[in-house]
Amino acid sequence: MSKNATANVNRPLTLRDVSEASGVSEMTVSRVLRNRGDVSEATRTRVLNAAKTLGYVPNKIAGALASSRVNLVAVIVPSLSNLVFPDVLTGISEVLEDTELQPVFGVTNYKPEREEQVLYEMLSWRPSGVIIAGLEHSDAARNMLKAAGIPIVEIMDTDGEPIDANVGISHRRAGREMAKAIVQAGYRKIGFLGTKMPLDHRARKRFEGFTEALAKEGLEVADQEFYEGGSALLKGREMTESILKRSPDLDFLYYSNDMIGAGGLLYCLGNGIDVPGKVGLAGFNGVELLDGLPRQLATMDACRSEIGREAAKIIVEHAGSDNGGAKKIVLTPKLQLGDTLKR
Amino acid sequence: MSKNATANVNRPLTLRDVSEASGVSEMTVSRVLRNRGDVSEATRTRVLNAAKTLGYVPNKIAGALASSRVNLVAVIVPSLSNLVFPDVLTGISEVLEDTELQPVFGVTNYKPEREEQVLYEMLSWRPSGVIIAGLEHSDAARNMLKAAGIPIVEIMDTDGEPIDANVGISHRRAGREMAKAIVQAGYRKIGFLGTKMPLDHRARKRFEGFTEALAKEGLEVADQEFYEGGSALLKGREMTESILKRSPDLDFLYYSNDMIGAGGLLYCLGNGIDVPGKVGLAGFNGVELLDGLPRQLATMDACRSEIGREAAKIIVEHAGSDNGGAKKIVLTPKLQLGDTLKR
DNA sequence: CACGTTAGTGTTAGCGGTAAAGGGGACGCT
DNA sequence: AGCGTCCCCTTTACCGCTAACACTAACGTG
Repeated sequence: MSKNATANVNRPLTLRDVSEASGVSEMTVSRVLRNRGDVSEATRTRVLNAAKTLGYVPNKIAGALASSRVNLVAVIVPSLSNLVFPDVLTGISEVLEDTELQPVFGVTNYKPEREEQVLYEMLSWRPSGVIIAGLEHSDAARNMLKAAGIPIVEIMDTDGEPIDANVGISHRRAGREMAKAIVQAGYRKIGFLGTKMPLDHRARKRFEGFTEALAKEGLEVADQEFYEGGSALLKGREMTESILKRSPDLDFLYYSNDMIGAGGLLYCLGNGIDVPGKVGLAGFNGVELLDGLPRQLATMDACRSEIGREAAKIIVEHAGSDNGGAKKIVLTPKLQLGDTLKR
Repeated sequence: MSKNATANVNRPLTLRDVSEASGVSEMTVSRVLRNRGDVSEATRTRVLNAAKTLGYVPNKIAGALASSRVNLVAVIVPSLSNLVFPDVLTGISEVLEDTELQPVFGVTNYKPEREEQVLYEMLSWRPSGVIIAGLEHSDAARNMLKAAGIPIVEIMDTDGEPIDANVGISHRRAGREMAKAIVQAGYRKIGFLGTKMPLDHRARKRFEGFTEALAKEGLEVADQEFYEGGSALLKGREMTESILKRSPDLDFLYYSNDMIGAGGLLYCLGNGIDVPGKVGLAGFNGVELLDGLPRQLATMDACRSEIGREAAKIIVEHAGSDNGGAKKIVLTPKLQLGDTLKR
């Protein structure tokens, strides 16, 4: 077994190896690699060359332990298949890309116990901040977040008491506004189609806001239909068919997301149902996908990437501090009437 | 300022705090929290109680440094908006959920230099394994991966030389098979619609396989159209319109992904074009979304979640080892003729 | 010329855990 | 009694890096 510096493949490289290869102390190598403190140009290039030829990759674990600085931001969302969250994550990445912070994503599948677990796991890496979807968390999760001593930003939803900072929209209000627009357009027999998931608090709040605003007009939801799992587009079709068969006198269908709304739209168009004359339709989210449909579905933009960007900005501003300054940013979703709501 | 154990909010908790609170050594606390070694039931509960009341969260940074064991798996994909990757990530999560390993996701936006950067960042946390999309990487990236001394699984694509393990499908073959099916169905004037992105190597390989198989039949692609950015569904519509206006004699359109294919399908149906009689259509990926369309688009399943699952399994099997055993798993995409390809 | 000052580098002492080895008491066996 | 064996627990020595300080040479300054 040769003792040649490059030959010993098994032992991972450390600062010491670079230090020996370049003839300076480990400390100097550390300084060069972090661009911190004064190092002469000559030493700097020598060290960098040595590091490069050896293929040295710094060990952030040791670095983080020594400096108690971790450049990670924990980002916790319920799902990736929802179309909504990838946009949020993209917004976050965009902002963090220009900083030394790095997002780390975790997925909870809408399960509180899974959220707790993922959160625990992430906090045990002592990140510089947490961005987490929703305001509803288990007691244990809330306590962990409070005790973490880092900026916490709860996103998506602003209807509730945040732990620290908060960026999102009011889903109650979104539901109310959609209801108002629908009633104002003259629709009266209104059906609701949504997800069965009792843990999707935002969908629930939209529904609550929706029924509340209808109630003010002396109306109530005439029929409803829920689904779970599977292709949302297909479910949208199926639910639309079954609700219209059951309640043929409905004149409006409000979908809890654009995907099932799109399915409903395709169903109606395919079956010669006059939209928005006989039946009006609306969804929620403003997903890009809708642009390609034969007719533009009425919807409400959920400000997804803006939420991501604003949340990330808060983390960046407060990194190193023990909280996010309790900043609250309430964005206003824009109603897009599209072609499926009479004007 | 009280010296009360729970009062000092600022100093983060350590094993020492738990040890003092429960009257045993730090080592014993560590053993209890990791479920390792013999600890009496009495001590165990005492320690767990202390930890719980204090709200202690272990510091994995210190733990990882001391044990040189890190339960993270780096997962690097080009994009999250592609619909394909969330499925892969879900497959990975599914398998890792039952283990002590934890996935960490990174996104490269199809940029090699970004990939290099993300990889460097991730490797500096000394993960137990890497799952990375594609076989094409910069030299620096390849070297880092080779030198990392951990299992590496390159996923999605099997047309090339993997660094270590490899799970995916042959996109060349997928392209060829689709071409054969199209020609066999009697189509002769074939158009191709795809992404402009020169760095999407898998789309490129499908195209190459496709033209190659056509060539064997004495055919070539009669016209083509490329896009970039924006809503894929809408782009599919637009491209379809423009290619059919330019080359009205085309009798088949092959789309490089289902989303633009779906746009094309909607365009044809909306404009009374007989599908698959006058024009046949096919996409690629087998996305769930297609189930809800008025007609089932011909496509080829890319085995997305299975790829994720198999890759994760390899990591699990080889965690702790210095490589992934160079295992190669080539999955076979299933052709689904749907309703848009004559039989 | 003695004394700052500064730039560049080295030394020391941890960061918060864990591996490995080291007790010590209770128990059983001869 | 003397001894080995468990079982439980503690002690010690790091893991690879960085903060903080110490040092040195070279230079300016009054």
